[in-house]
Amino acid sequence: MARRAAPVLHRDNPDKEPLSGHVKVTPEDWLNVARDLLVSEGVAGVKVLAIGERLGVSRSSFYWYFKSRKHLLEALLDDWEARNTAPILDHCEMPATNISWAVCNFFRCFVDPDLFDASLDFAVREWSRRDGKVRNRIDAADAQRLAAVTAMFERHGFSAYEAEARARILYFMQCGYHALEVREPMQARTARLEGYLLGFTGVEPDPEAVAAARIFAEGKMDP
Amino acid sequence: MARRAAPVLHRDNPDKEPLSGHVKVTPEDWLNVARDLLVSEGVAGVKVLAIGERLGVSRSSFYWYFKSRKHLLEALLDDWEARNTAPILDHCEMPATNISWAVCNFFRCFVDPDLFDASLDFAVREWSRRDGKVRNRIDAADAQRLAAVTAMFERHGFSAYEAEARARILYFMQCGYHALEVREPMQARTARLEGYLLGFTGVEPDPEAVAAARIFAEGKMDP
DNA sequence: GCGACCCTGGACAGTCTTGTCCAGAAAAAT
DNA sequence: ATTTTTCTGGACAAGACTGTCCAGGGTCGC
Repeated sequence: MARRAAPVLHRDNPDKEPLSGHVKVTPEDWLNVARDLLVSEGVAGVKVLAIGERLGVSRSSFYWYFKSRKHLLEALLDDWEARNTAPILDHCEMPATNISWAVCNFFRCFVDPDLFDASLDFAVREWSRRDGKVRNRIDAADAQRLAAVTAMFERHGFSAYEAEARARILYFMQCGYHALEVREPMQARTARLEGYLLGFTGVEPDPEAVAAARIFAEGKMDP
Repeated sequence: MARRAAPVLHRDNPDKEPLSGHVKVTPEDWLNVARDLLVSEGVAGVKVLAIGERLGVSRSSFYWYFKSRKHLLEALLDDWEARNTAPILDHCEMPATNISWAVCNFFRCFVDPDLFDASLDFAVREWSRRDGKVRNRIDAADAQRLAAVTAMFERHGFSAYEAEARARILYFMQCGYHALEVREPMQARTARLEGYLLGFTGVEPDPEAVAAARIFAEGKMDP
């Protein structure tokens, strides 16, 4: 199935009344609602009837577009894979004057929801705990992302061993933090990013980068 | 409901054949199997029929001990609360000659499965994502544990602000790491603990503590 | 031995889910 | 305007799960 650049095209049909008696839904509509449900209720919440109700159509419409619920779940997985890994790889490869800035670039992915959909990522991660195939895809994604972070540290002069150790901590710590869905006050988030820089860049952090980190942490995205 | 010290008393009845035609099960049996299922399959997997099958008895036995499935889930929550918070508090309060050792003590909880059942903790955490009441209890537990870690840093001379920042990173990082269920090689785990010590104790780590950390990380528990 | 209480098995109703089938409406092609 | 293609609604079957009910078997105190 051809993978587009994931245009989020929720039905722009706010009035519940069908346009002309016949409601048209596309496979993307089913997929979008399915994704919402995956995030908010887990894979068990992705039910054909529930999606249909939210779209305002009957279940049989679903079976016109998808062979079965299983096929929908596979499409959902493809969709996730296309969305969430590329931004991390991109940001790890961005030019940075020193390791402090590089860590800031990495961190940026996790602050800006447009770059990385953390809710989606952890909905899939949760799903993977009950499904071996999903688990394999998560593992592959983690390996790919981790390799990018490791390469980032290596480009800034760390040995292969140290780069991997630091990459593991940085990446999994960030993911884990998101996974917990901690309600974190802004001040705490700033302190946390400073902690990353102090603890894991391995050198005295660049003061300018620390200043930028504060700005990132506060959600302002273009310093 | 009186809370015992949670003696794990799985039915020691390996042969499936009932002892004398009449199988005896206790409420603890139902609870133990329910806990197993919560961990391995999530709250959706905690089904009366499934537990009964594993115990080798019919569902109606369940309704003798528990008013409903809902009541079982509440008992499960009480059980988790009694099990998993105390060890962390205890280990944070253990005497330590310096902050490096204190961090090691904390870390020890997460390495020894008898001290802290990480699988259970994150099964409950996952459950909390779909249930506001559970979420409140998780939040309360996190706050309690975090306060203990913060106090630990404060006892070793950190200011209130710094102690809290470091405690947040240390505790949530460790929890988050577990939450991801990363398959981590032993070498990586050792490197990670060293990273904690280097990054978050805030002082040049005690070499003896680092050595002890390696031992902890390798699962040997009594240096 | 005997009665009282503890506990179990199986049947039943009710709800929710997936997946199939088919008549027929709406839109597109001719 | 008519035919063809595309899509939808509702009915149906089958399976999983919860909760209720009740007859009756086991076990323990006396």
